[in-house]
Amino acid sequence: MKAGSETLRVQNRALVLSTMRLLGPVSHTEISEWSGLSSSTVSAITAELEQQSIILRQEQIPTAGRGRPRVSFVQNPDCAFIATIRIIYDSVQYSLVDYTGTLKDRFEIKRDFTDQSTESFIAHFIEGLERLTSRSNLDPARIMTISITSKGLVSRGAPVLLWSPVFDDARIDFEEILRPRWKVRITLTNETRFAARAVAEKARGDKSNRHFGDHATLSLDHSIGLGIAGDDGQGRIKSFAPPFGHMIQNPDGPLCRCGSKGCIEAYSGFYGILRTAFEVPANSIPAKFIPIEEMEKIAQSARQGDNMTTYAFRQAGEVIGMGLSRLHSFLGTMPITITGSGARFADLLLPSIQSHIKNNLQVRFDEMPPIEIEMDETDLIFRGNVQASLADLDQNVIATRSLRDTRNLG
Amino acid sequence: MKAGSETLRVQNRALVLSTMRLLGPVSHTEISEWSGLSSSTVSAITAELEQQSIILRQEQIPTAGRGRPRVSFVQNPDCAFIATIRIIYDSVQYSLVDYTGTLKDRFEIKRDFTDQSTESFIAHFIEGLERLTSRSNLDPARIMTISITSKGLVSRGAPVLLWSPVFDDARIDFEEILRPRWKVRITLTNETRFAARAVAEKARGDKSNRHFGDHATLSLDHSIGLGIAGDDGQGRIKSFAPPFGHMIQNPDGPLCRCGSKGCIEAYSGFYGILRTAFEVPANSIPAKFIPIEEMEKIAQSARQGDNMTTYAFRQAGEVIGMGLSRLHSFLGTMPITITGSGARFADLLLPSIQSHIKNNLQVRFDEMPPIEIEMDETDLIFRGNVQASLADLDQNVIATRSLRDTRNLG
DNA sequence: TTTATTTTCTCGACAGTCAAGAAAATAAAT
DNA sequence: ATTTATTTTCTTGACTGTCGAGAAAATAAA
Repeated sequence: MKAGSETLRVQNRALVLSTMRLLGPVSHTEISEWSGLSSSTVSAITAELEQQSIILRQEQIPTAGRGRPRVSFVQNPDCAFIATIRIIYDSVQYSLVDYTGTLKDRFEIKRDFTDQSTESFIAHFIEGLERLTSRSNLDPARIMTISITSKGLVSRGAPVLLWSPVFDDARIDFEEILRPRWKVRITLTNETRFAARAVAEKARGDKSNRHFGDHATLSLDHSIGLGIAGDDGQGRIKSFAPPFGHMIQNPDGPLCRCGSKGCIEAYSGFYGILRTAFEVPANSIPAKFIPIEEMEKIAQSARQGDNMTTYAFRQAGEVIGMGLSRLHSFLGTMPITITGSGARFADLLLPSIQSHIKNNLQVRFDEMPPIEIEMDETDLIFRGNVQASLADLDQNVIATRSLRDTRNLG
Repeated sequence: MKAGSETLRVQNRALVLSTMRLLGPVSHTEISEWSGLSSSTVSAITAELEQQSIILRQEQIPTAGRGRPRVSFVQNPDCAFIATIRIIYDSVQYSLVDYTGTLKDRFEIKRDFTDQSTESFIAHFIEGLERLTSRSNLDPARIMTISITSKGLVSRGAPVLLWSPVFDDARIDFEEILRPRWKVRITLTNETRFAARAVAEKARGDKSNRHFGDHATLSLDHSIGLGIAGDDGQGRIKSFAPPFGHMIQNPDGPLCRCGSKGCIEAYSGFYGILRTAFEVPANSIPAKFIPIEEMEKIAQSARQGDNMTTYAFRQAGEVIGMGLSRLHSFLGTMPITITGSGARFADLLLPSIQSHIKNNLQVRFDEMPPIEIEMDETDLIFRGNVQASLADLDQNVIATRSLRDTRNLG
């Protein structure tokens, strides 16, 4: 709010850092051109960042033309590390990433289904995190962010999992669990939010789109997720993930895993589609897990023109379509990307999805938003997580670091 | 994005101006305390603002205690004027407001129903605006903003009315209409958005709430409007108005004025309620206008226990409740204020509205948001408009004005 | 070896904020 | 009536950070 010279310094440092993230190895001149900062300011900032071992200078192969060759700057990989953890239904994936965004290590621990208690999960979780540093022989103090993703409803502000399809009713406070051992930033984020972020980052595309609108990313799976991401008007990317799958389509509808009736998920999640296809009563307890092969079989049958399975997919698409139509009403028309393991059934869902979007008043005055399919959800989530965590680190930790701070450290 | 000393200056000037808006007549010291700027900075800025005739100094009655008495600053009323115009179904209201926010003049021109063409409306509109300055003997050049409000769907970025219940299908571009004569800022805003802004501004309440969450304001009338406003994290208030009334509740539902079927408005707008109460077929053409007395009669009958009218109001409430439940899913739990001429029927609507909100997954993890009634919608809209227009003027015109600019002017 | 070209770095000017203390204006005390 | 205490406003010099201009560096072409 109030602006002083400190604000100025931090903001321009952050600008240089974000330029480097965007353009990759980048010279003095390129930073100046892209950011609009004068050459002298860039000099001052890069010199300081270099002295703080945040960036490294690379003499570059004198590629083309005459004149003094450019020297390019890159992030110092050892400057910081982040741990990204993805909690899935049957396993937890741990990844270690350095400051350049390079994956250094990754492993996956299968969930122990013989002991489904939350305590057991927590113990395994702490152990897994420990293993991530010990395997790489890395001082735990060098990890600056632990970024956890999960499906489900996440608290705002604090890393607390309020409700997830994985742990039924258990509320998990990761701050509480990890704080004793880890004095770092701990974040918990809905995984589809990160997928959306990665999609938006890609939409920035040719690296010259300073402003681009919101993008929605829909994850189809056993449950339904939605993430929305776009530029925040200041060069950063903002994102969020509403509990789309549990918006109520019809209060008298089929039973959902969350306990409510008629959620979007209860129609359009795998278990919802299966229930309709097999004409199981709508108030029967939802299946915990459905192998993708089972869904493929139903899809096969629908593609061959079977009535009931076709109806199941059409209904799923209609409910999603109405949900997306409401999204467009609330937040404006925006492109949609469909991902998740259910994306392979897009051919069966799209017609009914599109027809509902097309009817929307807002859409009628804009134009029909494009719908794209992105099969590799895992990759989207990981990339989104890394991008978001590094951007956060750059803006809120590295950029604010003063020269005096580093002197005192050394 | 890039920050220089100019950015610094503008931002701190804007901070001083917004502090004055918030606290009213305010002394040097108070500005410094509230804004966090040092005394010397405040001196420099107020001196400049004073020299530019943007603010005036008022010697104050030595009220309490000893010590040098405070001198307080106020906005110079003559510094700028804004015209606010509200387009209603049967009339247009013109108001002239000075830089302090004081209403200087107001009149209303009834709509000519014998000639319903858009051309006729435009001609009357230009004439009315002309009259606003001539009546006050004010040089038109001193008006800096023309802020128009209407119901309906408004274009983002440009002052274009895309669709409104008032002009059926006519698209009106106010920029195009007014630009030849008026070289000023022209804005067109959904009126409920301004109502929401006024509600949020009030929520800032005791003037020390730097951060306050979003607030939703629901306008019940012949049509249904929704506005959302909250702080943007930087001391400013952001707001928007989704086309809530035309979100589709049920694609096979009753006919709406917008041409679609099953919009929220088609159930819960006055004509929707009336249609249900009188068991008129759901696909009959909606009434253009319903006198409030007619609605009072139906409400009376419902309050006395009549079946069909009770059902009409309950259904209206349920559809609104489901819509608000979706709002809470998309944008988080937030307090709701109900206004508009239909607010007087809140007793009949609230039970079913609340029951749907209560069921929402998001709400279950937060807490039931308070619902308040605010009868005077006209006042909300006017205040919201003035606050928004003046804030915009302060931030984007006055704060950016340099000393050199004013010298060149004089 | 010189010249042209491109990039990086350096220096002085400039704008804006801030801390500290001077100046101003009043009430209370003597 | 004069002095003292108190509070507020204004002024001055130091500091931080950005910018423009031009110097210095490093290379290809002449």
